[in-house]
This record gives sequence, structure tokens and C-alpha cells, in this order.
Amino acid sequence: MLSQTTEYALRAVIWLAQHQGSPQTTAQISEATKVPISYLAKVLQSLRRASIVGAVRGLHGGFELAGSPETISILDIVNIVDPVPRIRHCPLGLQSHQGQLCPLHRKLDLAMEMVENSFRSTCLADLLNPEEGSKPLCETLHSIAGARA
Amino acid sequence: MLSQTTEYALRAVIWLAQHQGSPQTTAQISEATKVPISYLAKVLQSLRRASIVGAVRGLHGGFELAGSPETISILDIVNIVDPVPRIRHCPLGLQSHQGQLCPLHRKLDLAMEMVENSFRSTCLADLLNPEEGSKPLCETLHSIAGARA
DNA sequence: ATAATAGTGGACATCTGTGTCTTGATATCC
DNA sequence: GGATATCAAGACACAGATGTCCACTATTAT
Repeated sequence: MLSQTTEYALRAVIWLAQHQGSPQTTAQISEATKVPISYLAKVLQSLRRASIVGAVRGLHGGFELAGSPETISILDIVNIVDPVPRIRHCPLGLQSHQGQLCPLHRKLDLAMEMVENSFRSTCLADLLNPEEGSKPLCETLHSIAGARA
Repeated sequence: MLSQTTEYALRAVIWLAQHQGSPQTTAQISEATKVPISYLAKVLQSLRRASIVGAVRGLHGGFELAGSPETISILDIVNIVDPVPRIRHCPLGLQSHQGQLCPLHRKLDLAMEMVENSFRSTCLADLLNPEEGSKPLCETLHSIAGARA
């Protein structure tokens, strides 16, 4: 349903959101988020081309969030690596009922729409460790963040 | 998000729901639903093993719905061919916060839960051509059904 | 019985998502 | 300038989803 790549991309940007100000190397992000480093490099390239993250080359370089966690939504990330597959035309491909989906595809698309809306309404800031809230982050993201702070 | 196989399985069972009483051959279902016949045969086998459909062998054989369209939900079908991937444990696999998801995965799982609930609450009968309603089926399913009736 | 119809099962082929590796480009430090 | 650190890009490898094919079994009609 959600691709592995989507998981990876979201973990990476959340890590970056937690470490704004200092560029994070691919190796650092990989260690913290448990994403295979070679593959993470590719995912980060996609995010850079989409201007979600910025890259700083050379010593002390790395990646950093291009915008603010308040203005980047989950959907922004998802749309880059693996967009939600909305159903716009009859998948059987016939001509009649153009723009008019059958009950099955209407229902399926409605489910996709719900997912899309859910993703659109959640920004990265909503996913950071809320000090007031009672919900902890995943151990890795939390403890490593704490250990290095 | 939804696999091709899921699409195929749903098209097939809806066709069967529209043709209760007379077994439909793989060839008939394939033609009507535009699913590659060889692959459809495999999908139908999965559905048969799960007792969603019944198979009648030999001349005048085919497949027929095992239950009634009112009692079979979309989720029943989806669960057989490609279940909705709920997130039950932290995908990063660390021990602490067991049973406690981080905000990211809580959010993602919530989206999956919405999809699952939507599928659970819709039965095949809801997807058949509602004579009272204004929403037509996809052309193929509709017109071929009419042409053969 | 024989032939025709139709599902069953497994091997095989193809394509895409996932993941690795190597080489090169760019920036910093000394 | 040379050494080091780091991103950039593309070739290659692997696995699973998708799709095809064929030999086999079961049932029915004549």
C-alpha cells in the first residue's frame, strides 16, 4: 500500500526536521533511520531535485530541510517518491461514462482520496516529538537525537 | 497503493455477483473484465482456496460466487490477494516503546485503518448496478451484462 | 468409450521496486 | 596544491509482482 521508498523518504525528512541548522550526512541519516545507505542516497537525490531538501557538498556538508516543518506536508513527500494512485478514468479503458466511474472504482478512489487528504493535512511539525504530548517517537529517532544533542 | 491483482479480483467477483446462478468460465470473465485470462485463472484459484468463489469443472462449468453479495465485503477480497498493510510495531525494529508507535507511523497506520474500515463497510451488493441510483457501472461490465442477458 | 469443455498446478518469462557499487564532481582543511 | 570529506550519477544485481504457457485432471455430451 505504502512503498518502502515512501517510508524511507519520510523517515529521512523527519530526521532532517529534527536537526535543522546543521547539515546531516547520508551516513548519519542512514544510521539513525535504519535506511540502507546506498539506497538512501538515491532517495535523497529525488527529494533534492524536488527542492524538499538542499544538499551541501564537501567537508561538513550533508542535507538539510529546504523549507520549514510547518509548511511541508506528508503529501509533499509522498507525491515525489510514490504518489497516491487516484482513479480518474475507468480502468477498463472504455469510452462511455467518461468522467463517470462505476461504483467499484468510485469507492476505491474515495478511499484513496481519504488517504490523500489525511496526508495533506499533516505537516512534518506534527510528527516531531511533541514535548507536551505523551506520544514518544520511535526509539531510534528519539534516543539518537538525544544522545547527539 | 492498491495492487493490480486486487483490481482484477474485485472486477471478477463483481462480475460473478452480477451473474449468480450460472457458472462463468474464465474466458467469459476475462473478456468482460479485461483481465488477462492466464493471470485471471491464478487469481480465481486464490479466491477459490479462500472459499470466496466455487469452481465447477467440466463442460458448462466455471466459477460462481460462494456466498451472497450482501455478506461478502471488499475487505474480504482484498485480504486474500493483497491485505492492507497495517503498522503494528515500530518499523525501525527497536525494542523500546513496544506497542507504542511514533507520530509518523501512528499517522500512517491511521490512514491504513481508514482504508480498511471503508473496505469492510462495503459489500459486493453495494457495488452492483443500483437500478434506483443514477450511477452507472463501467461500460464493459454494464453493456456486456446487458447484451448477454 | 470418445471427444470436447473447463478448471488445476507448476514451470517459465518479464517488468518494476529495491538495493549495491564504482567513478566522478565539488567543497573544505592544512 | 594535496588530502579528505561529501554529494552526484549511472551501471549493475536481486526479488517480488505480474503475466504466459503447457501438461494434467475432472466433467459432460453424444
